[in-house]
Amino acid sequence: MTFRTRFAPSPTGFLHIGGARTALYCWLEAHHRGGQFILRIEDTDRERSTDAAVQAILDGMHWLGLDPDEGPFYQMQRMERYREVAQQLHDAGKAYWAYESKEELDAMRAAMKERGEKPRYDGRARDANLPYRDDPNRVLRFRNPQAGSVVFDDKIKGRVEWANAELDDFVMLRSDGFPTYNFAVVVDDIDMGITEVIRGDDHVNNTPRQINLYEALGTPVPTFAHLPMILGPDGQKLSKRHGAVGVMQYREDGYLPHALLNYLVRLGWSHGDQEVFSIKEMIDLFDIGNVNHSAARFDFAKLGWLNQHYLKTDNPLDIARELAWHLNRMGIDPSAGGPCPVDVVIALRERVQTLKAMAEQARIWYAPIEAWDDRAVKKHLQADGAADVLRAMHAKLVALPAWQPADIHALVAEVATERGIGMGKVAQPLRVAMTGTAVSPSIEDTVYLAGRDVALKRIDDAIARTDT
RNA sequence: GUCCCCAUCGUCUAGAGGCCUAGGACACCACCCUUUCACGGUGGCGACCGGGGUUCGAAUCCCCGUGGGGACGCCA
Repeated sequence: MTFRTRFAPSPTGFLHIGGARTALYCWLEAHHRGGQFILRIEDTDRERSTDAAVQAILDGMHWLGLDPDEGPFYQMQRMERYREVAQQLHDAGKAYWAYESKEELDAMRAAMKERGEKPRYDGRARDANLPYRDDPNRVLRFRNPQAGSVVFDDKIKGRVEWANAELDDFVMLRSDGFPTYNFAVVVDDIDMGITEVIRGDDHVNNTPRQINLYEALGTPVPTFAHLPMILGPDGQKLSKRHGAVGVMQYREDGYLPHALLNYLVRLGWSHGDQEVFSIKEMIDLFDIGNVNHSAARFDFAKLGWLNQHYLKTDNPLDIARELAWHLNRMGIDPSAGGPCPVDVVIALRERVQTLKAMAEQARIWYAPIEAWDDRAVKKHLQADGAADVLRAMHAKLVALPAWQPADIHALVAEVATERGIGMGKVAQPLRVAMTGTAVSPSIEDTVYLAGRDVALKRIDDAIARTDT
């Protein structure tokens, strides 16, 4: 039997960071073992599932490069099958009809809680053997074993034991005829040949119920691996305030998919002291058995560091394509004029952590100066000798035969030497002239990227702002 | 309340009884480099939750406590 994992999100929202990591680990484990990764959309909750959410999940996974080998499969298209298996279980005496109303169930649980017990269905219809009846409260319940316990060997947590007495007869088929999660998952995992279930920690307590179902069905039980949760930076459950926004938001915020994947793979898993992993290395080295037992906090600082690492080391051509996407979002079309994005990437990649920040800093070469930093103007433009320096640079730049950074740098050095002043006295006024601020890449790159015409014009504008 | 799980620097983690005076990375601090901001380099700060065992020896094994998380739906 080949090794098969699956990622099974419910389309009730976007693909958030926790889901993305689960998908990544499933994907990695499947490929590491030479098996298949299956995507299944669990859309049986018709109230909350939306087509937009399905699309958001698909988009997010594709952006991350976590494409499935099979699927996506949709549970709503498998209704026949669930009813068939439900019938089979009922006929075998392993499921029964129950008709308690919501109020009755609530009262039952409230009473149990009152007594200090765990609230659950008390099995009052278990032995009644009620026939099928078209009743608004009709549900099919699983006849869970009452004695003994369920033991499973979690690939991450190790041995977990659960007393059957803790479990109740859960609903398999709701009154609307649709299957519940615990039932549909098992039927699907069996039909899809899933050999290893990798999912979030919040599902551990569903596992014993599901194992009992496998046993009632007489099918082999897959292995399980429950991932610890991802917490917000404050140690609290991840919320929208932290990182529980959709992964596509990370794209908009300027993160590279590979950086996010690399960050996620290290959140709960490690391989010695290694911090940076190519996708291939992740596949080669990942082992679900090495995943940590405890929850981890999400840390934007480290994500930013990794993102910059890839900004610096990936092929600038690829980064430039991403930068263009961000520039476009800002209303700038780099193909309509201005410097070559590849040059911009090389000039900026060591000074920003995100593509978004890179695009914002690149704006100065694609659009007019929007705002002047008063402090920078006062300090560098309205300083003694600034006007003279700018005029000299203007004259030399006009006469420069080739427009290259190295030549521009030579001119700056020349002006400084001629006047017996430091490079900073030349570079800073020029920088403010080019950008309106005192911060930018090296002065030669800053001037070069502006292009000769724009550079000369900006020097003229700046001279007008000097004191003289 | 009941059940389940977890516990090493601020954060992510290495550590499978002696290799630990507990290693790495991010963050932070200092210095160096320097035309700004960064990048880079060097150094620094900084942790085994507490208490009992087991053992010649425990961050590593066991028990208790404490703290944190999860679950208890006709949601997944």
